[in-house]
Amino acid sequence: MTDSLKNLKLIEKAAFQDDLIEWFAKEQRILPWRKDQDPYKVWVSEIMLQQTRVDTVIPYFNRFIEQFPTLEDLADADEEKVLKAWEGLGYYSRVRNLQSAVKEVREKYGGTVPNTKDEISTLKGVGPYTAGAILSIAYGIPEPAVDGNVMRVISRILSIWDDIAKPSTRKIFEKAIEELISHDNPSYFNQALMELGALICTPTTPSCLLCPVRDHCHAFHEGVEKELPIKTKAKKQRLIRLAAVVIKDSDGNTVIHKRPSSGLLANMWEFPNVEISLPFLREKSHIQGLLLEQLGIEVKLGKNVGQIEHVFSHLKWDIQVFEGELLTPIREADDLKYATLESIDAYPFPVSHQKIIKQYYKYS
DNA sequence: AAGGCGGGGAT
DNA sequence: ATCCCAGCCTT
Repeated sequence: MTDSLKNLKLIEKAAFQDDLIEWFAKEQRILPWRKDQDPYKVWVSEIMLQQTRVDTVIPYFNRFIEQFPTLEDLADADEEKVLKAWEGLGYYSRVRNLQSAVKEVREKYGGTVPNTKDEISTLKGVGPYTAGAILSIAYGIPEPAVDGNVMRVISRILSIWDDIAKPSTRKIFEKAIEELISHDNPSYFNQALMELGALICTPTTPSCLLCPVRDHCHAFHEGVEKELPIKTKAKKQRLIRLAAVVIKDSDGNTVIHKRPSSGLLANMWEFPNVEISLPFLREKSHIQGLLLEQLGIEVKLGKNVGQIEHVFSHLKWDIQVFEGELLTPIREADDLKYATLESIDAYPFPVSHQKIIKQYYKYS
């Protein structure tokens, strides 16, 4: 760890801070969450930005703040509406944790987002990065906010060759930032590092000739900027085979199912479906049996009307889609409802099942 | 420490 | 196809 930071004391700290912050002041993008420093809005933006690009987040952020302008509005909102506002963003536990945390802030802190590392870190979904981001951006407190951008930028500046895929490595970068961060403007300092990572110090082909801190960068001077950061690769997805059914009865209704409250796509809605554990067990009679056993739906499967492939970070779905006719009315419940292909719009659906809707409309 | 947890854009 | 993204939680 000490050896990883052997170049830290060689940095001209004041000049590095000035060059970085001056660049950010001039070149920063105009983004909706930069209009003010409302801790609630900073918080929402930071949660949305986890593992998600700026361009993807912008329209979601605008709609979300329009729908839930204050912390109290979000605390009071119906979870289904909140999930719907997040639909398509992914990692849905982010927003379920956010709403839970917002309720806690209202009850325990009188609606004021806490401004200490210890307190804010106890909130659901607020980890080391998000805690540092909110504290520095909303409250001007000099805390490190180490994300993927910062690890890439700092690994190059300081020529750090530790594997950034290892959880323990983050502490090395936090230590570096604690030493380097500007106490005059910690907000701009942290944002500048991330903005630099997004615009200049990019993963494969960094634009070093445009970089405001090139003169401070050890990797650039050693000509190794493209070799950093070191990151071991992820493993590939495992394949899950599913059969889904779009039920149509004589009244034009279909049937939708709400997923369990934990695990993958928690509390999201979907077309009834079952996993076909063995690839050869694709007979309609077998699938009908599984639908009855697992969901209590007695259905006669018709034509295979489509096939969906959907890739997650850790698995891949292959969904065979069938038309189906309901043999017995469903037992309506909190997790099983009738819907028309139009009223489905009101329910939060994962993208994989939105694809089914699209394909089905094209087919029919 | 390792794996679960979404989805889209860049290369 | 592969990587990466303003990561966190559970085990």
